[in-house]
Amino acid sequence: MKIGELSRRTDTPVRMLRYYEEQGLIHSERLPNGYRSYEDYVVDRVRQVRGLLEVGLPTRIIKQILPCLDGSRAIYLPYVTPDMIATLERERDRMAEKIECFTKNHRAINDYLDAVSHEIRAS
DNA sequence: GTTCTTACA
DNA sequence: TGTAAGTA
Repeated sequence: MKIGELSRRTDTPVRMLRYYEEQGLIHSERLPNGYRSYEDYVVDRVRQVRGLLEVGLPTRIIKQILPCLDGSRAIYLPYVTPDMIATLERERDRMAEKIECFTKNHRAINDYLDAVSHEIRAS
């Protein structure tokens, strides 16, 4: 598929898709006319990259750990370095903190909504 | 009409 | 990240 379709399917700006490629996060081949051509699996790859980005991981870290998280559950032992493990543990802990924060705010908003709805029924 | 690269805000 | 320019 061409970049326009990948953009629609992943709801990602074309600009960002080219940027991800520049950062080595996704791969593409070229059509005779110079247009980028993507394999179907790239759709899931982009979604995963976006997910990691949303959690706050910088592209350089993503590029570094993507091989470990990519598609198949296979483990790439040859690429496991102490440095990589440390990075993953650090990011995992960061995510845990964010989850706590989200949970807390989710409760707060939920409680507020709950109180408001009761208020409306009472009035 | 779609995509490409480069460059600027 | 968005957008503009000039192409292919």
